[in-house]
Amino acid sequence: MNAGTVLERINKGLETLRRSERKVADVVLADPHGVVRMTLAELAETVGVSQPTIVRFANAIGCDGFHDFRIQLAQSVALGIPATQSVIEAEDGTATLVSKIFDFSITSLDHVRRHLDPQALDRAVGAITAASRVVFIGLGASGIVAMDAEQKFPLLGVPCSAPIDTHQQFLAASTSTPSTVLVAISNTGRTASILDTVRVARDRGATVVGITGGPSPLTELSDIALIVESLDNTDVYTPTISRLAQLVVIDTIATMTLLRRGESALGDVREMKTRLAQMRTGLPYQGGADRREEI
Amino acid sequence: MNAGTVLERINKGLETLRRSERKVADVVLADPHGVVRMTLAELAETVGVSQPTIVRFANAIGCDGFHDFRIQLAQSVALGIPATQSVIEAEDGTATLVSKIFDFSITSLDHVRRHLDPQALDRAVGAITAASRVVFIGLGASGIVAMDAEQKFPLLGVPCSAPIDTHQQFLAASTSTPSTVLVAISNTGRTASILDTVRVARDRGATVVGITGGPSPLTELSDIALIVESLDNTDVYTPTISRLAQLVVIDTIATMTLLRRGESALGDVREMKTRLAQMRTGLPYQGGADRREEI
DNA sequence: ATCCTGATGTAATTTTGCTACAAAGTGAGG
DNA sequence: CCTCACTTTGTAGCAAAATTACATCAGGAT
Repeated sequence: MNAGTVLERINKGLETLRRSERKVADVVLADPHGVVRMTLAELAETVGVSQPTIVRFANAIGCDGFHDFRIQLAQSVALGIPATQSVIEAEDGTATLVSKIFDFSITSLDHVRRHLDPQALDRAVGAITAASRVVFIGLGASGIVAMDAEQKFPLLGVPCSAPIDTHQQFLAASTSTPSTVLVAISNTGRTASILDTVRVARDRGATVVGITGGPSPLTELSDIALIVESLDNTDVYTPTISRLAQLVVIDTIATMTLLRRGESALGDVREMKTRLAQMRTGLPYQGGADRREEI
Repeated sequence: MNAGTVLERINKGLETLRRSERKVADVVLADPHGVVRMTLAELAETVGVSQPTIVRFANAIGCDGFHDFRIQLAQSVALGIPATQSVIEAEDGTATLVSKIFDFSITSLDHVRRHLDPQALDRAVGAITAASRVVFIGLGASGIVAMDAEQKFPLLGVPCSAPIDTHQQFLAASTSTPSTVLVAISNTGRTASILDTVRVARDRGATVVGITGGPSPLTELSDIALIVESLDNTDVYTPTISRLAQLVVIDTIATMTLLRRGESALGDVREMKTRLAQMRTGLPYQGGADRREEI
């Protein structure tokens, strides 16, 4: 009962509440923003129950008094109202829509942050740091994430590739060795071709890191499974949220790898950043002068 | 003084505060998490000032009393402590690191949400809806965003492309017409080749939508400028945050376009989602039977 | 040096949230 | 169908927390 944000907990525990506490829950869910600004007495009046009932409600959903409840609710609201509560509607104005989509994205990231397993992350970083080659594979939205990783990891001194189509992916898996790490990204964890490719890599002794949205065949096939659990997403209008969280997870792995590599890799990254800034604006490569400064 | 989260405002207004109010600010910035749980009296004692001073401090930074301050602070903290406050350090454990990177990402999204111009967004959607062709261009991290958009918009019935390299981009711009929309994505807004490409498209009468991190040459060249202002990012360890916000902005535009297109496009999207689910798991295409159900 | 302005603290007031207890409702067993 | 036990809800009083009014103190200008 103590996991997740208050709003999630209220939703979850609706059935276990007493009748008048439930009335409180309804009001809170109907207008969380408004409730945040209310005082105990005001909320009691709005709901139509007595003040102690509100306090008992707060305790029931795992808060330590009304004070604590209000603060936790404020935090919940700051992250945006959970997706189940705010559905995108055709009548929404632009500002509302922006609000809803950003809220949804933020809530989703927050959710992943709370449910990510640091130990699995540690092992993934360990494997990648030790690898002679890293292959990222994914299709569709996850393919984008793989490409993003491909941009990132070479900077850390990790040779890597992100083959785009299924054949190229299969090929890369077929040529993998025990020192290869295959990072398979698939939100469903059930995409057939990805699973095939993973099996081949396993057979050849490669270490498989699976990034996926929940327990699935891919989880089973992975040596290291990273569950990046995004929120339910049945709505037609709702954008694909999983890739955002996946990207942040990749960011985290990259940063951890960089930290493990220590100062030597750091110098390279700094130099790269400077060079890139020059290149962007079209200045010619300046050679020695800069090198001395950067290394 | 009323924009941004409380922590941002405190940072910003540090100089304008009175001496003892500043002491309050220091304590709050040093341990925002702790302060959230404190009562007025406790905070007063911790800081070493009187209670009214705390109240005056709260008013000074734009809150309506201590109550309001505490709630706003709680919300600020929920989003993660702003990047300037929490720097990634080599000594950080995995859990801390995950926390910091997610916090940073979430804060950044929140920041963009607050600073995004809905009217510019409206105009961008209008242009894209009316376009006969949409071209997304970007390089590096922004290139990933362009590719993401390329995956998304065809579903909405908008013919589009996202040429990868500078030559292909230049070519696409060169063949653009007045009914073409060119969406140029560049966080700096100063990448030379992107600017060149944009100029060509403009000359040919295309509408240019610029997605960029702040006022820049690209902003000037754009018919519609979308400022996606991500937080400062000077640290070596800090991952590239801009693309996350850019992706969400693309999501928003896509969703708005879908809403404008109405029911007909919706049917297509639904059908696509169903088909895709089948294809993923390797089931054969089932033709008519499904069609009847979906259309 | 003294007066004035603005910053800070003290104390009283008001508001707010909590707790002990009483009343009302509910259901099971006689 | 009544009664007793138990659960749920409300009442009232109390403690603590926040706000406000006012007094004092510090620092700068005349």
